[in-house]
Amino acid sequence: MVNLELYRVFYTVARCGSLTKAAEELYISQPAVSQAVKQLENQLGTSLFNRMHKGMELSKQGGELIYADVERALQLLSGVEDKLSELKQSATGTLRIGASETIFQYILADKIVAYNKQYPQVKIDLISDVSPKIIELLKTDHCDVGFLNLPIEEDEGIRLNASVALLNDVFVAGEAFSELKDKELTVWDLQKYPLLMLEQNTVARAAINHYAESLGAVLRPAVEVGSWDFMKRLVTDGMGIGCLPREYAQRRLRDGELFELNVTPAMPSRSVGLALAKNASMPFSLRAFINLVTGEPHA
Amino acid sequence: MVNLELYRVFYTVARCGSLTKAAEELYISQPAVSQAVKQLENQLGTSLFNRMHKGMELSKQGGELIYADVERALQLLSGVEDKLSELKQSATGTLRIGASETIFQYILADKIVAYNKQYPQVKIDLISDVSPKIIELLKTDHCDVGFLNLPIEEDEGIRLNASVALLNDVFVAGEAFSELKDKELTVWDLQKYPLLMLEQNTVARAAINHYAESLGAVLRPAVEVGSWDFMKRLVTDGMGIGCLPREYAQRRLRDGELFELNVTPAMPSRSVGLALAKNASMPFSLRAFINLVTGEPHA
DNA sequence: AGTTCCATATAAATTTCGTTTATATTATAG
DNA sequence: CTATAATATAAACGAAATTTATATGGAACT
Repeated sequence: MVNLELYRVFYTVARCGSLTKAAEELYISQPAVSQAVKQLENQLGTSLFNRMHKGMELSKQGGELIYADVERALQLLSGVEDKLSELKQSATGTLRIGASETIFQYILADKIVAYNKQYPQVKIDLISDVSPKIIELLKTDHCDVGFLNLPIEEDEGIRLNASVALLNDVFVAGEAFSELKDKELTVWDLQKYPLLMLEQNTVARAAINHYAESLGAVLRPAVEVGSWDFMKRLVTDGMGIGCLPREYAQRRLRDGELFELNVTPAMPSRSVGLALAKNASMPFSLRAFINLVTGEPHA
Repeated sequence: MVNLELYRVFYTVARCGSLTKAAEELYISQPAVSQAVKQLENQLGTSLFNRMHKGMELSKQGGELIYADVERALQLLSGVEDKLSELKQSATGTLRIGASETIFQYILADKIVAYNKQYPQVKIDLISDVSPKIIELLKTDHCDVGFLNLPIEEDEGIRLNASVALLNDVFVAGEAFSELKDKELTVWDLQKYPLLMLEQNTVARAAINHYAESLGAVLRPAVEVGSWDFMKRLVTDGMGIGCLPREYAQRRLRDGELFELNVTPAMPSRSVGLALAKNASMPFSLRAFINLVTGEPHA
């Protein structure tokens, strides 16, 4: 099997028509080129050049037969470098974003639209799944950037980036509970009402538990729902008091379909984090998206 | 500029999906492969593989983008080896034969027909020119094998191969000189008749001069002609006595249009030599032709 | 013809770079 | 929790490419 570097020398010599000129172009000495050519000829078992007094000329039965193929091969390999370098320098390729459906809808939607407007060349794949799955997708290179509800346990292989957005969990109710409007409430008061919460093993649910626990209380859901949308629907219909991020109910709060309870102390805000695979590369398209989302130029 | 050997490692690893297996295939150690991959990744500034617990997988934003191009390039370069190796092992390509028109006609014609019949795949270029020009064409790689009227001065850059055919110069005449039939003649007798010879600066003419000189005589042409064909025509028409290789007049001698004079001593025979460029390669097509012409298996 | 110039070829010393050996690390499977 | 199977790392080694110096050879010029 022939050392591929020899083909580069061959090609340069053929193009220059001279060992000396090729040596200059390759930034190596003339004897090095001379030896390389000879080595290639030996290994291929054929003479490739005619040695002329004025230089080197492709031989008809050797070099000339292979020149075009060698040229094409070297162009391809050089193109490979260009392709990867372009990926780092301009907005091309594909960007795969992973997040929960909710995060897409309430936090990323505007950003994604803006990004697409600025970089229409970049194909965007939106992968909607729960946080643990997103982490898995990041680590298996099925996703370039993920957005996760924090906190989440440390994971080797994931780089977590400071919070991208804050989620402020609040308790909300509909007209059926209008007597609670403007009342100052505590967690203990809430215990008397039917509560709607997201199902177990979610960050949101863990946040509620932790909140109540830190006050020495326990909050039990009357109803567990699978999605915020469904919770909002049920709470609006008067089924009980819901606990959800204010950001996810902005329209209904503004329109008065729901109102926010004045509970003291307020639940600590949670944050949405940006996660990257630890070993992943950082194409331009990804960097640009991160900048746009974090609002900051970013390494 | 990236060391092209690294692409071979990259490709093997990608194909094997494993550093270890690639190392076996490449007959080098696993760490060598590991380092080569890392080096390529560094030089390209991109991660190319996802390191899995079970092996290596092309990364979506790196290796996968370049794999096809690298594969194509390596196939081309591997094809280059095949192409040249095939040239040495089977009858393909082009064979460029140089000789004088006469040699083609009277010595090589049959051989070329036979060769073409046996190796129809080989394209044959016949280059007809005088011997010094043929030597030039051999040295400048415009011709693969040449046939020359010997003797010819030694030439660096040309390998002369023992004689391929003998040319026996004889004196011939037509009916106008029928009184000479069966007479025993010497060079002195010839001086009395009008002689037709080929023009100066030809091997044939030099042979006549040398022959006469060696006997202490001088033969001067009454007519100098530019080609054997023309000489035969004029001699047949009774213009004088011609001197030419018997081999070039076989038909007219057989048909009785010309007869051969019985001159003593006979002119020494000249030979036709096969010449190759000293540094030229020896593709199968060429070797086969030489074998056919010399009638012998041949290095 | 002789000399100079310009090209490639060759030889030996050196340095670089790839390779190996040995070991660490990590994750999955049993 | 150990065993296995993969990749990663580090240091020592060795082969191979490069350089320096020189040889060789032909063409052009005087």
